[in-house]
Amino acid sequence: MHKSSELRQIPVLSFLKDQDLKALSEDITEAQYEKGQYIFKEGDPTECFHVLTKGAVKCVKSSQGGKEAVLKMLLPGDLFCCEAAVFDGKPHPGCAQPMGPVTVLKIPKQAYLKLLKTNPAAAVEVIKYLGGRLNEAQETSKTFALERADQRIASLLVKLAGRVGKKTAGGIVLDLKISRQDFADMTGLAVETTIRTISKLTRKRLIAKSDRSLVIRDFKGLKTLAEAGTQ
Amino acid sequence: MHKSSELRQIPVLSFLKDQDLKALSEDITEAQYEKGQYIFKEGDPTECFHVLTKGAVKCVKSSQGGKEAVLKMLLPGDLFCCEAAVFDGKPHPGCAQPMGPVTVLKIPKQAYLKLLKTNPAAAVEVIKYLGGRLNEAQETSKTFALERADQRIASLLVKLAGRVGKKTAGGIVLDLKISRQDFADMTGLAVETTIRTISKLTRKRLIAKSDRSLVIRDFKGLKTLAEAGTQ
DNA sequence: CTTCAGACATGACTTAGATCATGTTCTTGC
DNA sequence: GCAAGAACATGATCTAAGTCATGTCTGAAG
Repeated sequence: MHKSSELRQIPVLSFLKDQDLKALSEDITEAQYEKGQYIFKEGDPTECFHVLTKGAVKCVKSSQGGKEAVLKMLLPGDLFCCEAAVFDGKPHPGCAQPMGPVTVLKIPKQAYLKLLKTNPAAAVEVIKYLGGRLNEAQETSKTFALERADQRIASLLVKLAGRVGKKTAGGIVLDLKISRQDFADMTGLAVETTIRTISKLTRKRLIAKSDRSLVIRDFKGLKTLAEAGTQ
Repeated sequence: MHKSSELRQIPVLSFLKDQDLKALSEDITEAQYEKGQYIFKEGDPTECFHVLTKGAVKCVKSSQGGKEAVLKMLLPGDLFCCEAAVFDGKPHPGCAQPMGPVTVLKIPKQAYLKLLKTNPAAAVEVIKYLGGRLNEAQETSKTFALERADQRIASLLVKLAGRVGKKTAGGIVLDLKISRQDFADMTGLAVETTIRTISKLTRKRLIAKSDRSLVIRDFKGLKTLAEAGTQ
């Protein structure tokens, strides 16, 4: 159902041998979701690996108070639900919510695991991927533990710029529709604080709003703020 | 220099074939460190994997302000410095500091990587380990993003109880010498807040100090506090 | 035993950010 | 074009936790 050549583009599948990829493609199904739905919820059994091909997805954990923490925002090419859970048979530790219309590939757990076991190079690739995710997660922890509101927002913007930013004459364009609430959940701040902080950064000419997207006008300044936290 | 039988006890080495373990043992060296030293610092090149066999080590990231965030406390059996860095040839993303006298095994990166490439079962084991670490890191992020001081301390105590707690008549004994400063760095709080919070928990009879170690007197109560955050 | 430094403790004050309250501005369907 | 509900915005409090200041306890070194 999927062309091998398409699957080949996906980072976590790119290292597979042709024959393996072809065999795997038989088992892969595609699914669409809309904002408001859940791809999976906290506590659901882990049946497959997901690869995001279109749109954006947030991995969320929530507390009793109804507050949410966005652990990670996933973009096309990202593998998700590949944590310990999948390998241990434990349920999902958080939920995955589309941030708009999304397309995901579902790879049955068993088929993928079998491939890893017969393909050490693939396994090493997954190790690298997980290592990267772990580093990111630790970086996030550090941010939450040590940084102030404006630094958190600045850090997030810098991170997003690196992932999806498109350089233009006017600055780095972040063509994402992330609500202020999502920004808040990603930084562990209240919405109001998030809004105020973004306004402040706009007033300082570090960022701007253009059309529907956000533009980073002074990347260096933003990065300095994120790192040093002066002023 | 090391008996295979000893190495066999170490989780991340336990899955290796006899012959591989024996070959690897030739390359493994043991090292001792004291409090105040660094096993490695942020930015150092990643030359080997480390396995902690005795003592406790903290993985730390610090900000310009001199503040530290303890990303993870390592206990005997833990593999550390196994993040993306090692596989990518990137430098260490944080430093490793002994919390007292410690013993670590140093496994040269190349030798271990070679084993992983020829031993898929081993690689899958590392994937599981990393997955577990990733889950922990995300749990930590959530805690930092959403929980109050007393909940953070309670969460940490619950986590430590699961890792090193020894059940006795008087409660669960945590036989660790962690300073209040370390507690603070692990929870992202100020030392004073940490001290006050621990005092409060003691006054509430949830925990107590016995001899030199900390005892959890009411594990259920502590867990409730950590999770629900009522009162 | 004494001294001295570091860890622990507690009070007083300050502040960043949460919370509450009240607009305003998009945006989507009719 | 208009109505209605989001999402965005901003001001006015309130409070948890940070900061500063000071003091006690502990434990290792002479």
